[in-house]
Amino acid sequence: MPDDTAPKAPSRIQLRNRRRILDAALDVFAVHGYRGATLDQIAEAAGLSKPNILYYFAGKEEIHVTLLSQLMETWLDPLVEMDATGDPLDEILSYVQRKLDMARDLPRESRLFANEILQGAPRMRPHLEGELKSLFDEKCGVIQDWMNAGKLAKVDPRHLLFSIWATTQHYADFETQVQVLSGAGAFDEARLHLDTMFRRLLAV
Amino acid sequence: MPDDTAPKAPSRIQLRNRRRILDAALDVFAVHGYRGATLDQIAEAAGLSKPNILYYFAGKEEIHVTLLSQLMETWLDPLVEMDATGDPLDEILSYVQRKLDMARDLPRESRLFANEILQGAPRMRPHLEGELKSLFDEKCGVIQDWMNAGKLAKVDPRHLLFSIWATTQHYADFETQVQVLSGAGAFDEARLHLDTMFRRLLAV
DNA sequence: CAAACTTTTGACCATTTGGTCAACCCAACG
DNA sequence: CGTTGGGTTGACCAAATGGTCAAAAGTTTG
Repeated sequence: MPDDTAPKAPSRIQLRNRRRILDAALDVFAVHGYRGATLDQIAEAAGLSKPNILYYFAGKEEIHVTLLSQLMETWLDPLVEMDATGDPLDEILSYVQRKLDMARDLPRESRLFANEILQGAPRMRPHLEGELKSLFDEKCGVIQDWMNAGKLAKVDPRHLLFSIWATTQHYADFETQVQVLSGAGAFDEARLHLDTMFRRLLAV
Repeated sequence: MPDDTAPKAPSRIQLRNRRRILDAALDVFAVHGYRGATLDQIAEAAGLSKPNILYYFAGKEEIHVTLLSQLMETWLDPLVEMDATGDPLDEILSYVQRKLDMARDLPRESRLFANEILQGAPRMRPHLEGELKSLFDEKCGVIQDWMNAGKLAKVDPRHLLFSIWATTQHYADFETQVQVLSGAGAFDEARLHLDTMFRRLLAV
């Protein structure tokens, strides 16, 4: 006899359609932001009727919130992986590469995040002040320890992380501009450039 | 007898109200993007009625386009000032400082620009491909020459500029996040950090 | 001051938007 | 094969939105 207190497991159709909707919504929200996106656009992109969308999600806001929650995990993951017991310079430089990979492979997620922050994080602020802040403080401590131990050149760890986020996410969020100015292949060039930059900044 | 072919000079009221409208619109577009902004919000923020807004501008799009055109000049200005005959490292580092000043003093403009690029630059692409691209190519040439002359360490000039834009504009576009993680005073810390970073990257 | 203008607005309009609902479809199962 | 329950939708609604217009309110000027 299966669990009878929890809501029954979602069917295959539920799973497929919820995924479709979230995927379509990611496309739309990433480009137009929350207010600029419409349920009709999402429905069209998902290949479902608008009432059908509302059958799976209670409303526009719930779709957005669901996307943001899922995003938070993905977003923090590369930083979580940074290992206090590893080689400091390696750890930082491979963190940079992981972030750049994310910008290349998940540009929509990057833009969704950028939109939310640009708007003042109306729906994400609790996540920022909670999970992100504590992870941030923890890793800043690790980096500071590395610097105090003479394993890395000294800089402000907080602004080091800001610089890593800024430079990597730039290739997703400002892809249009990068494309216009620099054509394709920017990601491979960025890989080298960012490695050089943070190596020169941090090498002892 | 003054010029009678040109449209007559705008009155004092014209000037004042157009400025009010553009200022209000900048507030709204910077936060919500083009689609997410409404004429009612703009009218309210400007302290004018909606029909009155439409008396000064033909429509929502014209307000947006006007803002973007004005922005382009401001935006390019710090880079224009970079002087091929000056001291290379000084020129780059003071360019970084000017960009950071802009992020601090004109955050709304930075966010307006970010929104436009995030959306794929639907209204600004010609400006990017024209004015920005040619200025970008010119200055990349200057920087490359400096490097060839051994005045700066070698890096890809294009990605150097991307990194400068990314790191400075980050403090305007992601201000909410920076605030949450790092409190006030981030700009002064950023000043030092970015100077250190680009100095270590470029010093010979 | 009165004519001639610029500026402002209340009322209105068509379309879009987020959301509802009753009816309908359809596969699974007794 | 008929019932049952999850899944789907056309028709609809109220509010919001971009925009219009004629008339009113100010302002300038002969």
